[in-house]
Amino acid sequence: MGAVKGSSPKTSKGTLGKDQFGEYLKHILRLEHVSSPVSTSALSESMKVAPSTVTDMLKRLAGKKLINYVPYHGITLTPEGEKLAVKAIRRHRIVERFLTDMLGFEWHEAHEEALLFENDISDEVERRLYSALNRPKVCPHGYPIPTKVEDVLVEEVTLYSLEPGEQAEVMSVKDDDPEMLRFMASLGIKPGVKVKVEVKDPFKGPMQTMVGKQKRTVGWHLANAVFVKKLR
Amino acid sequence: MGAVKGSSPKTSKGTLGKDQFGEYLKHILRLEHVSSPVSTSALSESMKVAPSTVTDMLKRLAGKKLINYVPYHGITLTPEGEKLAVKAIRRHRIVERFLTDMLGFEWHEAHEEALLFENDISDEVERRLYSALNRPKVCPHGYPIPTKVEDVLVEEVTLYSLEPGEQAEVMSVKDDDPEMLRFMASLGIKPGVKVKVEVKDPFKGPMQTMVGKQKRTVGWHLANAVFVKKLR
DNA sequence: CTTGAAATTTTGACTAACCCAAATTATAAT
DNA sequence: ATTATAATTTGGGTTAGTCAAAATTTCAAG
Repeated sequence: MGAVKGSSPKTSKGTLGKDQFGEYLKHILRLEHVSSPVSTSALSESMKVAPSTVTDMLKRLAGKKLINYVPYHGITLTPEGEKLAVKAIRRHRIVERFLTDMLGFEWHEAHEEALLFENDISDEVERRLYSALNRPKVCPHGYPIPTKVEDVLVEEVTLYSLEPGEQAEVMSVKDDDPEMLRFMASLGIKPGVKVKVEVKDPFKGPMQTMVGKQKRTVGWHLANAVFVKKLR
Repeated sequence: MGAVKGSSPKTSKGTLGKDQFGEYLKHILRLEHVSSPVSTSALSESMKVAPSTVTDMLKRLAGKKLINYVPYHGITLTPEGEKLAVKAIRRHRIVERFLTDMLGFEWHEAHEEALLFENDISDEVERRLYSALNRPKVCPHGYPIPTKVEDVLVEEVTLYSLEPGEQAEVMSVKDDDPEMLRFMASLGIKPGVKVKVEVKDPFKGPMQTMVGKQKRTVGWHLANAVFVKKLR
Protein backbone atom coordinates (compact mmCIF):
# COMPACT_ATOMS: atom_id res chain seq x y z
CA MET A 1 0.00 0.00 0.00
CA GLY A 2 2.93 2.30 -0.70
CA ALA A 3 0.94 5.32 -1.93
CA VAL A 4 2.23 8.83 -1.54
CA LYS A 5 3.07 8.87 2.16
CA GLY A 6 6.76 8.12 2.62
CA SER A 7 8.93 11.22 2.49
CA SER A 8 7.34 14.13 4.30
CA PRO A 9 7.82 17.65 2.95
CA LYS A 10 8.65 19.14 6.37
CA THR A 11 10.17 22.52 6.99
CA SER A 12 11.37 22.94 3.45
CA LYS A 13 12.84 26.21 2.29
CA GLY A 14 10.86 29.13 3.56
CA THR A 15 8.02 27.16 5.02
CA LEU A 16 6.87 26.90 8.59
CA GLY A 17 6.29 23.35 9.71
CA LYS A 18 4.37 21.65 12.48
CA ASP A 19 7.59 21.46 14.45
CA GLN A 20 8.90 23.75 17.15
CA PHE A 21 11.29 25.47 14.78
CA GLY A 22 9.05 28.47 14.44
CA GLU A 23 8.81 28.81 18.20
CA TYR A 24 12.56 28.64 18.61
CA LEU A 25 13.12 31.15 15.84
CA LYS A 26 10.69 33.59 17.39
CA HIS A 27 12.48 33.41 20.70
CA ILE A 28 15.88 33.72 19.10
CA LEU A 29 14.83 36.82 17.20
CA ARG A 30 13.58 38.47 20.37
CA LEU A 31 16.63 37.50 22.37
CA GLU A 32 18.97 38.61 19.64
CA HIS A 33 17.37 42.00 19.89
CA VAL A 34 18.45 42.10 23.54
CA SER A 35 21.95 40.72 23.05
CA SER A 36 23.55 38.94 20.17
CA PRO A 37 24.75 36.26 19.80
CA VAL A 38 22.15 34.43 21.85
CA SER A 39 23.38 32.00 24.49
CA THR A 40 22.12 28.50 25.06
CA SER A 41 21.08 29.37 28.59
CA ALA A 42 19.09 32.39 27.50
CA LEU A 43 17.17 30.27 25.05
CA SER A 44 16.79 27.49 27.56
CA GLU A 45 15.19 29.87 29.99
CA SER A 46 13.03 31.57 27.44
CA MET A 47 11.80 28.32 25.94
CA LYS A 48 11.48 26.66 29.33
CA VAL A 49 13.37 23.56 28.28
CA ALA A 50 16.63 22.04 29.54
CA PRO A 51 19.91 23.38 28.13
CA SER A 52 20.70 20.02 26.61
CA THR A 53 17.44 20.14 24.75
CA VAL A 54 18.38 23.51 23.38
CA THR A 55 21.76 22.27 22.19
CA ASP A 56 19.99 19.46 20.38
CA MET A 57 17.65 21.84 18.73
CA LEU A 58 20.41 24.23 17.78
CA LYS A 59 22.11 21.50 15.86
CA ARG A 60 18.94 20.81 13.98
CA LEU A 61 18.32 24.46 13.33
CA ALA A 62 21.88 24.83 12.13
CA GLY A 63 21.43 21.80 9.90
CA LYS A 64 18.60 23.63 8.21
CA LYS A 65 20.84 26.70 7.87
CA LEU A 66 18.48 28.79 9.92
CA ILE A 67 21.07 29.81 12.48
CA ASN A 68 24.80 30.36 12.64
CA TYR A 69 25.90 28.11 15.44
CA VAL A 70 29.36 28.27 16.95
CA PRO A 71 29.47 25.75 19.82
CA TYR A 72 30.12 27.45 23.13
CA HIS A 73 29.75 30.85 21.54
CA GLY A 74 26.08 31.28 20.92
CA ILE A 75 24.02 31.70 17.83
CA THR A 76 22.63 34.26 15.44
CA LEU A 77 19.92 33.92 12.85
CA THR A 78 20.93 33.49 9.25
CA PRO A 79 19.06 35.66 6.74
CA GLU A 80 16.92 32.61 6.05
CA GLY A 81 16.25 32.06 9.73
CA GLU A 82 15.42 35.67 10.23
CA LYS A 83 12.96 35.59 7.41
CA LEU A 84 11.26 32.55 8.89
CA ALA A 85 11.25 34.08 12.35
CA VAL A 86 9.54 37.19 11.05
CA LYS A 87 7.12 35.00 9.20
CA ALA A 88 6.30 33.07 12.37
CA ILE A 89 5.80 36.25 14.37
CA ARG A 90 3.68 37.76 11.65
CA ARG A 91 1.52 34.70 11.51
CA HIS A 92 1.08 34.58 15.25
CA ARG A 93 -0.08 38.14 15.37
CA ILE A 94 -2.45 37.75 12.46
CA VAL A 95 -4.02 34.72 14.08
CA GLU A 96 -4.33 36.56 17.38
CA ARG A 97 -6.08 39.33 15.58
CA PHE A 98 -8.39 36.86 13.91
CA LEU A 99 -9.27 35.40 17.27
CA THR A 100 -10.13 38.74 18.83
CA ASP A 101 -11.66 40.52 15.85
CA MET A 102 -13.55 37.76 14.12
CA LEU A 103 -14.23 35.33 16.94
CA GLY A 104 -14.53 37.72 19.86
CA PHE A 105 -11.83 36.28 22.10
CA GLU A 106 -10.37 38.44 24.84
CA TRP A 107 -6.77 39.46 24.34
CA HIS A 108 -5.59 37.35 27.24
CA GLU A 109 -6.95 34.26 25.52
CA ALA A 110 -5.78 35.09 22.02
CA HIS A 111 -2.10 34.42 22.58
CA GLU A 112 -2.50 30.85 23.79
CA GLU A 113 -5.30 29.94 21.43
CA ALA A 114 -3.18 31.16 18.54
CA LEU A 115 -0.28 28.97 19.61
CA LEU A 116 -2.51 25.92 19.24
CA PHE A 117 -2.97 26.08 15.51
CA GLU A 118 -0.94 28.90 14.00
CA ASN A 119 1.71 26.46 12.87
CA ASP A 120 -0.71 24.35 10.94
CA ILE A 121 -2.40 26.79 8.64
CA SER A 122 -1.17 27.19 5.09
CA ASP A 123 0.35 30.36 3.76
CA GLU A 124 -2.75 30.85 1.74
CA VAL A 125 -4.99 30.76 4.79
CA GLU A 126 -2.71 33.26 6.47
CA ARG A 127 -2.92 35.58 3.47
CA ARG A 128 -6.67 35.39 3.29
CA LEU A 129 -7.01 35.83 7.01
CA TYR A 130 -4.97 38.98 6.76
CA SER A 131 -7.14 40.34 3.97
CA ALA A 132 -10.35 39.40 5.71
CA LEU A 133 -9.11 41.31 8.75
CA ASN A 134 -8.51 44.36 6.61
CA ARG A 135 -4.74 44.24 6.76
CA PRO A 136 -4.30 45.34 10.35
CA LYS A 137 -1.05 46.96 11.46
CA VAL A 138 -0.84 45.51 14.95
CA CYS A 139 -1.83 42.52 17.04
CA PRO A 140 -4.34 42.83 19.89
CA HIS A 141 -1.52 43.65 22.29
CA GLY A 142 -0.27 46.48 20.15
CA TYR A 143 2.70 44.79 18.50
CA PRO A 144 3.25 45.36 14.80
CA ILE A 145 2.37 42.69 12.26
CA PRO A 146 5.70 42.61 10.45
CA THR A 147 6.84 41.92 6.93
CA LYS A 148 10.52 42.43 7.69
CA VAL A 149 12.77 42.40 10.74
CA GLU A 150 12.72 46.11 11.30
CA ASP A 151 8.96 45.97 11.74
CA VAL A 152 9.20 43.51 14.59
CA LEU A 153 10.97 45.86 16.96
CA VAL A 154 9.02 48.09 19.25
CA GLU A 155 9.88 51.16 21.28
CA GLU A 156 10.47 49.82 24.73
CA VAL A 157 9.65 52.82 26.85
CA THR A 158 7.84 51.39 29.83
CA LEU A 159 5.11 53.04 31.78
CA TYR A 160 7.39 52.77 34.76
CA SER A 161 10.00 54.96 33.15
CA LEU A 162 7.67 57.94 33.20
CA GLU A 163 8.01 60.58 35.86
CA PRO A 164 5.15 62.31 37.68
CA GLY A 165 3.43 64.78 35.41
CA GLU A 166 4.34 63.00 32.20
CA GLN A 167 1.67 61.81 29.81
CA ALA A 168 1.85 58.99 27.34
CA GLU A 169 -0.13 56.72 25.07
CA VAL A 170 -0.07 52.98 25.62
CA MET A 171 1.43 51.37 22.54
CA SER A 172 1.67 47.73 23.56
CA VAL A 173 1.69 45.38 26.51
CA LYS A 174 3.53 42.16 27.33
CA ASP A 175 1.48 39.42 25.77
CA ASP A 176 2.67 36.29 27.47
CA ASP A 177 0.94 36.34 30.83
CA PRO A 178 -2.80 35.79 30.51
CA GLU A 179 -3.45 36.64 34.14
CA MET A 180 -1.62 39.91 33.88
CA LEU A 181 -3.46 40.73 30.69
CA ARG A 182 -6.76 40.05 32.33
CA PHE A 183 -5.84 42.34 35.18
CA MET A 184 -4.61 45.05 32.81
CA ALA A 185 -7.91 44.91 31.00
CA SER A 186 -9.71 45.38 34.31
CA LEU A 187 -7.65 48.52 34.87
CA GLY A 188 -8.52 49.77 31.40
CA ILE A 189 -4.93 49.52 30.20
CA LYS A 190 -4.71 48.64 26.52
CA PRO A 191 -3.11 49.98 23.36
CA GLY A 192 -4.37 53.43 22.44
CA VAL A 193 -5.30 54.50 25.95
CA LYS A 194 -3.79 57.70 27.38
CA VAL A 195 -2.04 57.55 30.73
CA LYS A 196 -0.66 60.19 33.06
CA VAL A 197 1.59 59.57 36.03
CA GLU A 198 0.63 61.51 39.16
CA VAL A 199 2.73 59.98 41.92
CA LYS A 200 5.65 57.55 41.74
CA ASP A 201 6.80 55.91 44.94
CA PRO A 202 10.50 55.23 45.43
CA PHE A 203 12.03 51.77 45.81
CA LYS A 204 10.11 50.27 42.94
CA GLY A 205 6.93 51.27 44.63
CA PRO A 206 3.57 51.67 42.93
CA MET A 207 2.51 54.61 40.79
CA GLN A 208 -0.64 56.63 41.02
CA THR A 209 -1.81 57.18 37.48
CA MET A 210 -4.73 58.29 35.39
CA VAL A 211 -5.72 55.63 32.89
CA GLY A 212 -8.06 57.42 30.58
CA LYS A 213 -10.31 59.17 33.06
CA GLN A 214 -9.83 56.63 35.85
CA LYS A 215 -7.52 56.92 38.82
CA ARG A 216 -5.43 53.73 38.98
CA THR A 217 -2.66 52.42 41.17
CA VAL A 218 -0.12 50.44 39.21
CA GLY A 219 2.61 48.25 40.71
CA TRP A 220 6.16 48.02 39.47
CA HIS A 221 5.84 44.70 37.66
CA LEU A 222 2.78 45.74 35.77
CA ALA A 223 4.16 49.18 34.94
CA ASN A 224 7.14 47.45 33.37
CA ALA A 225 4.92 45.30 31.17
CA VAL A 226 3.29 48.33 29.56
CA PHE A 227 5.06 50.09 26.72
CA VAL A 228 4.22 53.68 25.94
CA LYS A 229 4.99 56.64 23.72
CA LYS A 230 5.44 59.91 25.59
CA LEU A 231 3.09 62.70 24.65
CA ARG A 232 3.93 66.37 24.18
CA MET B 1 13.90 22.85 33.96
CA GLY B 2 11.16 20.42 34.96
CA ALA B 3 8.22 22.79 34.63
CA VAL B 4 4.85 21.59 33.48
CA LYS B 5 5.89 19.70 30.36
CA GLY B 6 6.20 15.99 31.21
CA SER B 7 2.88 14.22 30.93
CA SER B 8 0.96 15.47 27.94
CA PRO B 9 -2.83 15.83 28.18
CA LYS B 10 -3.41 14.13 24.85
CA THR B 11 -6.67 12.65 23.67
CA SER B 12 -8.28 12.74 27.09
CA LYS B 13 -11.92 11.90 27.50
CA GLY B 14 -14.00 13.53 24.83
CA THR B 15 -11.27 15.64 23.35
CA LEU B 16 -9.81 15.54 19.88
CA GLY B 17 -6.04 15.52 19.84
CA LYS B 18 -3.35 16.33 17.36
CA ASP B 19 -3.11 12.65 16.54
CA GLN B 20 -4.70 10.68 13.75
CA PHE B 21 -7.39 9.31 16.03
CA GLY B 22 -9.97 11.72 14.74
CA GLU B 23 -9.17 10.76 11.16
CA TYR B 24 -9.51 7.07 11.93
CA LEU B 25 -12.75 7.60 13.77
CA LYS B 26 -14.23 9.56 10.88
CA HIS B 27 -13.40 6.77 8.48
CA ILE B 28 -14.71 4.08 10.81
CA LEU B 29 -17.99 5.89 11.22
CA ARG B 30 -18.44 6.15 7.47
CA LEU B 31 -17.45 2.56 6.87
CA GLU B 32 -19.66 1.31 9.64
CA HIS B 33 -22.53 2.95 7.86
CA VAL B 34 -21.77 0.74 4.88
CA SER B 35 -21.16 -2.48 6.77
CA SER B 36 -20.55 -3.15 10.39
CA PRO B 37 -18.31 -4.34 11.94
CA VAL B 38 -15.58 -2.67 9.92
CA SER B 39 -12.72 -4.84 8.70
CA THR B 40 -9.06 -4.04 8.93
CA SER B 41 -8.69 -4.17 5.19
CA ALA B 42 -11.55 -1.77 4.60
CA LEU B 43 -9.94 0.72 6.94
CA SER B 44 -6.54 0.08 5.45
CA GLU B 45 -7.84 0.93 2.03
CA SER B 46 -9.84 3.90 3.15
CA MET B 47 -6.99 5.37 5.18
CA LYS B 48 -4.40 4.46 2.57
CA VAL B 49 -2.06 2.80 5.05
CA ALA B 50 -0.82 -0.77 5.37
CA PRO B 51 -3.01 -3.30 7.17
CA SER B 52 -0.40 -3.76 9.87
CA THR B 53 -0.51 -0.05 10.53
CA VAL B 54 -4.22 -0.27 10.97
CA THR B 55 -3.95 -3.14 13.41
CA ASP B 56 -1.53 -1.09 15.48
CA MET B 57 -3.84 1.82 15.49
CA LEU B 58 -6.82 -0.31 16.37
CA LYS B 59 -5.04 -1.46 19.49
CA ARG B 60 -4.44 2.11 20.49
CA LEU B 61 -7.98 3.12 19.71
CA ALA B 62 -9.23 0.16 21.70
CA GLY B 63 -6.94 1.12 24.57
CA LYS B 64 -8.71 4.46 24.68
CA LYS B 65 -12.06 2.64 24.62
CA LEU B 66 -13.07 4.33 21.42
CA ILE B 67 -13.71 1.11 19.53
CA ASN B 68 -14.78 -2.42 20.30
CA TYR B 69 -12.02 -4.49 18.83
CA VAL B 70 -12.28 -8.24 18.44
CA PRO B 71 -9.11 -9.41 16.71
CA TYR B 72 -9.85 -11.00 13.36
CA HIS B 73 -13.46 -9.95 13.57
CA GLY B 74 -13.45 -6.26 12.93
CA ILE B 75 -14.44 -3.29 14.99
CA THR B 76 -17.32 -1.05 15.89
CA LEU B 77 -17.31 2.32 17.54
CA THR B 78 -18.09 2.51 21.23
CA PRO B 79 -20.57 5.20 22.24
CA GLU B 80 -17.54 7.28 23.22
CA GLY B 81 -15.86 6.68 19.91
CA GLU B 82 -19.00 7.51 18.05
CA LYS B 83 -19.34 10.76 19.91
CA LEU B 84 -15.76 11.69 19.06
CA ALA B 85 -16.22 10.67 15.43
CA VAL B 86 -19.25 12.90 15.12
CA LYS B 87 -17.33 15.66 16.80
CA ALA B 88 -14.47 15.27 14.33
CA ILE B 89 -16.81 15.31 11.36
CA ARG B 90 -18.67 18.27 12.73
CA ARG B 91 -15.45 20.16 13.21
CA HIS B 92 -14.22 19.36 9.75
CA ARG B 93 -17.37 20.67 8.17
CA ILE B 94 -17.42 23.81 10.25
CA VAL B 95 -13.86 24.57 9.31
CA GLU B 96 -14.61 23.94 5.65
CA ARG B 97 -17.45 26.33 5.89
CA PHE B 98 -15.21 28.90 7.53
CA LEU B 99 -12.74 28.55 4.71
CA THR B 100 -15.31 29.09 1.99
CA ASP B 101 -17.59 31.60 3.66
CA MET B 102 -15.17 33.76 5.57
CA LEU B 103 -11.97 33.34 3.61
CA GLY B 104 -13.34 32.85 0.13
CA PHE B 105 -11.78 29.50 -0.66
CA GLU B 106 -13.28 27.37 -3.40
CA TRP B 107 -14.98 24.21 -2.26
CA HIS B 108 -12.37 22.02 -3.87
CA GLU B 109 -9.70 23.63 -1.72
CA ALA B 110 -11.67 23.71 1.51
CA HIS B 111 -11.47 20.01 2.26
CA GLU B 112 -7.70 19.76 2.19
CA GLU B 113 -7.04 23.10 3.83
CA ALA B 114 -9.35 22.11 6.66
CA LEU B 115 -7.45 18.88 7.21
CA LEU B 116 -4.33 20.90 7.88
CA PHE B 117 -5.44 22.55 11.07
CA GLU B 118 -8.86 21.31 12.11
CA ASN B 119 -7.34 18.99 14.67
CA ASP B 120 -5.48 21.76 16.40
CA ILE B 121 -8.17 24.25 17.22
CA SER B 122 -9.76 24.27 20.65
CA ASP B 123 -13.39 23.45 21.26
CA GLU B 124 -13.92 27.08 22.06
CA VAL B 125 -12.60 28.20 18.69
CA GLU B 126 -14.87 25.68 17.03
CA ARG B 127 -17.86 26.99 18.93
CA ARG B 128 -17.13 30.58 18.08
CA LEU B 129 -16.43 29.74 14.48
CA TYR B 130 -19.81 28.10 14.29
CA SER B 131 -21.54 31.14 15.74
CA ALA B 132 -19.63 33.54 13.57
CA LEU B 133 -20.77 31.53 10.55
CA ASN B 134 -24.34 31.85 11.67
CA ARG B 135 -24.81 28.25 12.66
CA PRO B 136 -24.91 26.74 9.18
CA LYS B 137 -26.66 23.43 8.61
CA VAL B 138 -24.32 22.00 5.98
CA CYS B 139 -20.74 22.08 4.75
CA PRO B 140 -19.82 23.56 1.37
CA HIS B 141 -20.38 20.17 -0.24
CA GLY B 142 -23.85 19.88 1.15
CA TYR B 143 -23.20 17.48 4.02
CA PRO B 144 -24.89 18.19 7.33
CA ILE B 145 -22.95 19.65 10.21
CA PRO B 146 -23.93 17.07 12.82
CA THR B 147 -24.44 17.09 16.55
CA LYS B 148 -25.32 13.41 16.76
CA VAL B 149 -24.79 10.29 14.65
CA GLU B 150 -28.13 10.41 12.95
CA ASP B 151 -27.26 13.81 11.53
CA VAL B 152 -24.16 12.50 9.80
CA LEU B 153 -25.99 10.22 7.42
CA VAL B 154 -27.13 11.49 4.11
CA GLU B 155 -29.63 10.26 1.55
CA GLU B 156 -27.51 8.53 -1.01
CA VAL B 157 -29.63 8.85 -4.11
CA THR B 158 -27.16 9.52 -6.87
CA LEU B 159 -27.73 11.60 -9.92
CA TYR B 160 -27.01 8.46 -11.90
CA SER B 161 -29.97 6.66 -10.37
CA LEU B 162 -32.37 9.09 -12.05
CA GLU B 163 -34.21 8.09 -15.21
CA PRO B 164 -34.84 10.35 -18.20
CA GLY B 165 -37.53 12.89 -17.41
CA GLU B 166 -36.89 12.92 -13.68
CA GLN B 167 -36.01 16.11 -11.89
CA ALA B 168 -34.02 16.52 -8.69
CA GLU B 169 -32.20 18.93 -6.49
CA VAL B 170 -28.51 18.42 -5.80
CA MET B 171 -28.09 17.86 -2.08
CA SER B 172 -24.41 17.05 -1.75
CA VAL B 173 -21.38 15.93 -3.70
CA LYS B 174 -18.40 13.70 -2.89
CA ASP B 175 -15.92 15.94 -1.21
CA ASP B 176 -12.67 14.05 -1.42
CA ASP B 177 -11.48 14.62 -4.94
CA PRO B 178 -10.44 18.23 -5.55
CA GLU B 179 -10.14 17.73 -9.28
CA MET B 180 -13.60 16.31 -9.57
CA LEU B 181 -14.95 19.14 -7.46
CA ARG B 182 -13.30 21.67 -9.68
CA PHE B 183 -14.84 20.05 -12.71
CA MET B 184 -18.25 19.84 -11.08
CA ALA B 185 -18.08 23.52 -10.33
CA SER B 186 -17.29 24.20 -13.96
CA LEU B 187 -20.46 22.33 -14.89
CA GLY B 188 -22.46 24.33 -12.39
CA ILE B 189 -23.15 21.32 -10.21
CA LYS B 190 -23.40 22.22 -6.54
CA PRO B 191 -25.81 21.79 -3.66
CA GLY B 192 -29.11 23.54 -4.26
CA VAL B 193 -28.99 23.38 -8.03
CA LYS B 194 -31.88 21.72 -9.90
CA VAL B 195 -31.09 19.02 -12.41
CA LYS B 196 -33.17 17.16 -14.96
CA VAL B 197 -32.13 14.04 -16.83
CA GLU B 198 -32.94 14.09 -20.55
CA VAL B 199 -31.07 11.12 -21.97
CA LYS B 200 -29.32 8.25 -20.24
CA ASP B 201 -27.06 6.02 -22.29
CA PRO B 202 -26.89 2.32 -21.48
CA PHE B 203 -23.76 0.49 -20.30
CA LYS B 204 -22.83 3.13 -17.75
CA GLY B 205 -22.76 5.67 -20.51
CA PRO B 206 -23.08 9.42 -20.05
CA MET B 207 -26.28 11.30 -19.31
CA GLN B 208 -27.62 14.35 -21.05
CA THR B 209 -28.91 16.62 -18.33
CA MET B 210 -30.04 20.11 -17.61
CA VAL B 211 -28.07 21.64 -14.78
CA GLY B 212 -30.01 24.73 -13.90
CA LYS B 213 -30.60 26.19 -17.33
CA GLN B 214 -27.51 24.68 -18.92
CA LYS B 215 -27.34 21.56 -21.08
CA ARG B 216 -24.64 19.30 -19.64
CA THR B 217 -23.24 15.89 -20.42
CA VAL B 218 -22.33 13.98 -17.31
CA GLY B 219 -20.30 10.79 -17.19
CA TRP B 220 -21.01 7.80 -15.03
CA HIS B 221 -18.32 8.43 -12.41
CA LEU B 222 -19.33 11.99 -11.90
CA ALA B 223 -23.02 11.20 -11.84
CA ASN B 224 -22.34 8.76 -9.03
CA ALA B 225 -20.55 11.39 -6.98
CA VAL B 226 -23.58 13.66 -6.95
CA PHE B 227 -26.33 13.02 -4.43
CA VAL B 228 -29.79 14.32 -5.09
CA LYS B 229 -33.31 14.51 -3.79
CA LYS B 230 -35.96 13.76 -6.39
CA LEU B 231 -38.48 16.48 -7.08
CA ARG B 232 -42.22 16.13 -7.60
C1' DC C 1 -13.38 -32.39 8.69
C1' DT C 2 -9.63 -31.03 6.20
C1' DT C 3 -7.23 -27.70 3.59
C1' DG C 4 -5.64 -23.67 1.59
C1' DA C 5 -6.33 -18.85 0.22
C1' DA C 6 -7.39 -14.58 2.16
C1' DA C 7 -7.49 -11.67 5.94
C1' DT C 8 -5.28 -10.34 9.99
C1' DT C 9 -1.97 -9.93 13.46
C1' DT C 10 2.73 -10.21 15.18
C1' DT C 11 7.42 -9.26 14.83
C1' DG C 12 11.03 -6.42 14.27
C1' DA C 13 12.36 -2.15 12.48
C1' DC C 14 12.50 2.67 11.22
C1' DT C 15 11.88 7.92 11.24
C1' DA C 16 11.05 12.19 13.28
C1' DA C 17 10.34 15.40 16.92
C1' DC C 18 10.60 16.23 21.14
C1' DC C 19 12.45 15.99 25.78
C1' DC C 20 15.71 15.14 30.14
C1' DA C 21 19.58 14.07 33.81
C1' DA C 22 24.19 13.21 34.54
C1' DA C 23 28.80 13.25 33.06
C1' DT C 24 32.16 15.65 30.58
C1' DT C 25 34.47 19.44 28.53
C1' DA C 26 35.34 24.23 27.17
C1' DT C 27 35.58 29.15 28.30
C1' DA C 28 36.57 33.10 30.64
C1' DA C 29 37.62 35.61 34.63
C1' DT C 30 40.37 35.94 38.58
C1' DA D 1 46.83 28.29 36.67
C1' DT D 2 42.65 27.52 38.71
C1' DT D 3 37.97 27.21 38.94
C1' DA D 4 33.17 28.31 38.54
C1' DT D 5 29.94 28.56 35.04
C1' DA D 6 28.22 27.54 30.66
C1' DA D 7 27.68 24.35 27.13
C1' DT D 8 27.92 19.97 25.10
C1' DT D 9 27.90 15.01 24.93
C1' DT D 10 26.22 10.72 26.31
C1' DG D 11 22.74 7.76 26.94
C1' DG D 12 18.16 7.49 27.78
C1' DG D 13 12.83 8.11 27.09
C1' DT D 14 8.40 9.18 24.95
C1' DT D 15 4.76 9.50 21.43
C1' DA D 16 3.11 9.09 17.03
C1' DG D 17 3.25 7.24 12.93
C1' DT D 18 4.78 4.04 9.43
C1' DC D 19 6.10 -0.49 6.89
C1' DA D 20 7.53 -5.37 5.09
C1' DA D 21 7.74 -9.94 6.05
C1' DA D 22 6.57 -13.80 8.84
C1' DA D 23 3.17 -16.15 11.45
C1' DT D 24 -1.46 -16.92 12.60
C1' DT D 25 -6.45 -17.23 12.23
C1' DT D 26 -10.67 -17.68 9.80
C1' DC D 27 -13.78 -19.36 6.69
C1' DA D 28 -15.48 -21.45 2.82
C1' DA D 29 -15.06 -25.19 -0.47
C1' DG D 30 -14.32 -29.61 -1.18
